Amino acid sequence: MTRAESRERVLRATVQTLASEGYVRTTARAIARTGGFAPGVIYYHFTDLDDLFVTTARFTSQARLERYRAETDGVTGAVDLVRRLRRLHAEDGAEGHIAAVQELVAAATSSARLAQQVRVETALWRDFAETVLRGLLAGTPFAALALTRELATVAVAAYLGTEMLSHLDADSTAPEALFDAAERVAALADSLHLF
Amino acid sequence: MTRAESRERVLRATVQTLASEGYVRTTARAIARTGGFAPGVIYYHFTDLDDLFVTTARFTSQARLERYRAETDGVTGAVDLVRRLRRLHAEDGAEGHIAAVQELVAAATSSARLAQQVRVETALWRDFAETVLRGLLAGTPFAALALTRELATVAVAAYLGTEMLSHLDADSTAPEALFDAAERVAALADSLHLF
Amino acid sequence: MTRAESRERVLRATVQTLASEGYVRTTARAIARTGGFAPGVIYYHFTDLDDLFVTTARFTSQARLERYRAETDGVTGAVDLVRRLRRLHAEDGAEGHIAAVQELVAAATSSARLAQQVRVETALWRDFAETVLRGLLAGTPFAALALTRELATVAVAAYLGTEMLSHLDADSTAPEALFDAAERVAALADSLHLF
Amino acid sequence: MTRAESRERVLRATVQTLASEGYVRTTARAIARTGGFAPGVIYYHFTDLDDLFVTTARFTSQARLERYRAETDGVTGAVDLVRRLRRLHAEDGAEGHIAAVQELVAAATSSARLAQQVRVETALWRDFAETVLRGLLAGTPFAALALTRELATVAVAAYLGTEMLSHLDADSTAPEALFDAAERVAALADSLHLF
DNA sequence: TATGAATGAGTCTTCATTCAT
DNA sequence: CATGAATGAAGACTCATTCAT
Repeated sequence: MTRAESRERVLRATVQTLASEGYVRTTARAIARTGGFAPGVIYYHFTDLDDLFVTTARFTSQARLERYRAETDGVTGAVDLVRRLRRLHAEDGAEGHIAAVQELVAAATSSARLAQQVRVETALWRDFAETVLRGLLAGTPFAALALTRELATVAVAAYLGTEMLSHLDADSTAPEALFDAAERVAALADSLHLF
Repeated sequence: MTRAESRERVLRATVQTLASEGYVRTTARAIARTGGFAPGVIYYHFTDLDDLFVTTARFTSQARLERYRAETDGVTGAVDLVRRLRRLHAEDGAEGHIAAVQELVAAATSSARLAQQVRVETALWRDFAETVLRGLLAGTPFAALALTRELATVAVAAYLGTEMLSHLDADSTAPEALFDAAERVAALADSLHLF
Repeated sequence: MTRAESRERVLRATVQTLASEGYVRTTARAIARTGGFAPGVIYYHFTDLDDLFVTTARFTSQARLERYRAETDGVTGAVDLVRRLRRLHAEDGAEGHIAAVQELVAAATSSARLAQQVRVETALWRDFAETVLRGLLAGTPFAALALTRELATVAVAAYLGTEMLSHLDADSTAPEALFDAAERVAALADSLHLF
Repeated sequence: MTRAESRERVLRATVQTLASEGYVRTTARAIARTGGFAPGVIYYHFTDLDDLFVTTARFTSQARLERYRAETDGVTGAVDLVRRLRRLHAEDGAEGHIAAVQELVAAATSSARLAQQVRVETALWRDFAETVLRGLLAGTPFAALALTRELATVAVAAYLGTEMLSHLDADSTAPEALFDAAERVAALADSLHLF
């Protein structure tokens, strides 16, 4: 197995373990168990767990961000946007992406380097959210309020917060209900030509 | 020192340590150091750390919830609400309440008992948010949309998510900017007699 | 067991392990096995192994230095000195003092803090050796050569080097032979009234 | 690269690493890094690290011994000897020979095979020292004391001990001062026709 | 001959928890 | 009620060594 392949195998196992076990239980051994390799492999490719988490944050965040950008390209309205986000969210859930990211954000409290990386990634997501919102609000009275930046910040926070809370319930139907509600609001907005 | 006093001293030290150190570094020794007592004291009042965290979640959540209920009683409008919340949020920050709660919510991934308690507390906060929102929306066209429950859920998630993200930046001016923006939106809503 | 007693127990076990196993094999577990306590005890009393080794260096070096000072007080001549040193050396051997010190000096290559402490201790021993030599040479033609400092340096080096080499032979008769030879030289010097 | 060349490349890298890093940090990877080859190469030429160290001890010791023999051939007096030794010592320092040897001697505590090899080498050096001393003392009253063997033993011990101690001070001027002092003593001895 | 990915044993260290006082 | 010494389990990490290429 080539170096790059092996590295990515470790990263994937880390994302999976973060999502299923939570940060505290994502030990070197747990990651190795998930990925089916010896714990030593981690240290062959990364200097320490901190390094691994930092790299994982960048890896998973940027891969998803690209996908989100591609999928939200050419959105035609609010309902369309909500539907695309619902699909993306389902993808995230299957692979544990947001769950992993949320764990890393929470974990940033205990590692300065991780905090720095998370800051960088968070800024990128806020910028992405801002771009999407700006496109949606363009030409409506809301554009004049100049709140896109704050709305984007809250949107990212709410996305992560929802993930955090929905993990508490084994049957995480919460996001589904929220998407349903969002779709109803979006339908209303579209029909009123608000956006 | 009476038994109840001593117990509460431990709980206070736990909240403080969670807020300043984060869950991972909130060890028995760290709590004892914060509170100025021997680690053994913890085990005199609580069966184990898990028990302590569960009790802390209930203790701090309910104390704050009472305060939030008292302070939002008799709200007259959107701007009034935002101003009261800003004050409450400042109190939280000073004593580390939301920071501690957010750490416990994040930590719930690794403890079933803690998760159960956090579920209970979260439900209470969502109910509180729902009540406040219902009062605000009563008699407006929004009431018909029947979205208060979902709005309340997102509000709680956003509150925790914002706390989580604002911890990344040493200078956490983020919440301030958000309250400013919220006040502007609230002023608009009030002037339009939307609510 | 009181704190001070327990600390000293660990220090004694460390000296013994260094002497019998050598620095490389003086692991936390090995020390604990020697002393009959759990490895955790070490970390209860010392911040890490480096701290333990630094403290051991000071502890054992200074205890012996006091003993050497006391025993060489009032030396009457070269033969007398050699005989007292032979006794002291026998004591050292029984408790492993020089062996331990020699291991720590050798180990100083891998720890800056230990190196610093060893420098301090070595200087004290060189000063001690210088004092003894000065007393012995006072009033003889050798005093004029002003070489006591260099002689003292070489004496300390030879003492440690001999220990290092004598450890190679299970039956370390070497030091005995050297003391015998030294005594013959001393007798000659005394009889010639050289000193 | 021929087999013998490759082998010697590993040996040279080992000497260099021992001298600059100390025994504890002379790991397979460190040696490979120093020599610019893959760690696996070591195991192609040597059965294990112990084998490598044993071979290194013989390799470096004997190479130097030959050089010492050649350079001290035809010594004319004490001052002459000291000057030649000073030159040889400078050579040692440049290539790290005694430093490496001293590390191996110290490390012999933890390996029976290495101890055996070091015993052999030490005996050769003692014999060499004895020969030199015998030549110097021949025809003087000291010859009658029959102490050359013990003097040789102490000389070797002092040589290694000095190396060990001089490593403690970054600016190792100590050996220089000692050679200066030795030269003064030698000059006196030569002038008195002692030797 | 050489490489470099992988492994597993062993090391240091932390920490929840117990218990004698 | 409280203390603080002690323990043992578990985690991070290092490194000699192997092996497929």
